[in-house]
Amino acid sequence: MAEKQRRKPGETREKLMSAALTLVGKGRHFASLGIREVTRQAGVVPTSFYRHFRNMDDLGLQLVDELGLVLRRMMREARANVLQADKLIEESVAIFISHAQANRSFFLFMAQGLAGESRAVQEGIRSEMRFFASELANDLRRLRLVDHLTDQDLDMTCDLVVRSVAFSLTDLLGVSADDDYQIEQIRKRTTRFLQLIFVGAAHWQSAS
Amino acid sequence: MAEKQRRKPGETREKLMSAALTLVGKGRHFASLGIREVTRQAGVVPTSFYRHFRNMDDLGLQLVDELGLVLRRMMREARANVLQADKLIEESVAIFISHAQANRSFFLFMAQGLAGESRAVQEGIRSEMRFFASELANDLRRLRLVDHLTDQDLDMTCDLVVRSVAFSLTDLLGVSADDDYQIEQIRKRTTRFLQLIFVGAAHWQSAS
DNA sequence: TATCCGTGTGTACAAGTGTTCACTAATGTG
DNA sequence: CACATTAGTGAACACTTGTACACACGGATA
Repeated sequence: MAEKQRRKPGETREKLMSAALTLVGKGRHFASLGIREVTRQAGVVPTSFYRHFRNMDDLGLQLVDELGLVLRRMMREARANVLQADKLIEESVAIFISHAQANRSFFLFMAQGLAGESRAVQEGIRSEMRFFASELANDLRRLRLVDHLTDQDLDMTCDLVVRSVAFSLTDLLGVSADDDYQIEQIRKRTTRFLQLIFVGAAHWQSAS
Repeated sequence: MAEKQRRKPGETREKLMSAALTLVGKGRHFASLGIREVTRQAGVVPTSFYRHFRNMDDLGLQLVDELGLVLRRMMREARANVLQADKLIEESVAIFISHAQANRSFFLFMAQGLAGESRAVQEGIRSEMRFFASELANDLRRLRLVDHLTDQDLDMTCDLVVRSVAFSLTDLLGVSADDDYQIEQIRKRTTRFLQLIFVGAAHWQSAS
């Protein structure tokens, strides 16, 4: 029988979270996962689950927190690598897509959670997106590319940008990870979406 | 005991479909619904389910078909009511929101299905959205409001419009149905999104 | 009128579910 | 070293689940 082996603190917790992500990555929907299923995938006895989470919603919430870290890493990389303003959109989209590929399950979870079952998870993801949009607005303000926009209009623009990219996520996660042609199409389309939005922003007069 | 009562043909089928929608409307995620749960809600014995559907995915697919009808009705109403071009966006958004409210569960199902568990349902909804976007493009062409755009660029614009509206759906379905203030906020925001997009389209030069 | 078929019903069963409980080994704290 | 706490284990529970089967009724068809 499997003797109790003491693991590093928090190791089982991580195993449970990444087990859930693994199942999501295999095409399951988070809302349909059960405690036993997750613990089985994690190679842990069902009762262990309760040592770390109150229920599946709780696990979902903690996944949202980790998702926040992933997004922040992505932002940091984008800020470091996007140097020339004229390629800003192309490069940002490319970075986004490569991160989405590298953390497929995470982003899958995010896309599912937007219309998910748990109100709390939904609100968490939405809040991450708002944060992302506001950071984007700050960056754009700093670059002084959009000086003619009021703060409010800039916020709106960034909101729309983030939404469009998030929607592209569902395209991206729908195609298999090695279908380079399709991925390239999605990359191009997303880029053009953003260009269109920024053309709109450039000619926007806030006398709404 | 409940004697077998002969119903109108197809009645049980409809009861099952609307039972699933009801559960979705109550906050459940479609992917987490079970056969027994749906039949219970429909007031029907579990075995009856198999007379009409092979499994839950099958039911989902048939819901997508009905969703198509709902969308078409919405389009028809929009075409009939949007007369003056200058209020086109406002009125369309208003019609969309009122339909989304009137068919809350249906649209909830749609929002869930976009990142759902069944690839077939996912593809079905995506296809409905493509159809919607292409119809929108046709209408705009007919109105001759966007003559300077190539067909391809117009398609892209409409695609972005439909996506933005679909994303607003998740906002809308997140607030309670009688929170008029929030709904009004969403209506305004969605309207401005579309205005921004069309400003972009108006100044778009296709030398991409 | 006799027959068939679609559709509804009840029973049954094996497998899976969430959760509780008592037990135990390793760890950190005094 | 003694001890409380944490984090693992297995057994057990009361339910729920999907699905199969045999059966019954009513309308269409012959």
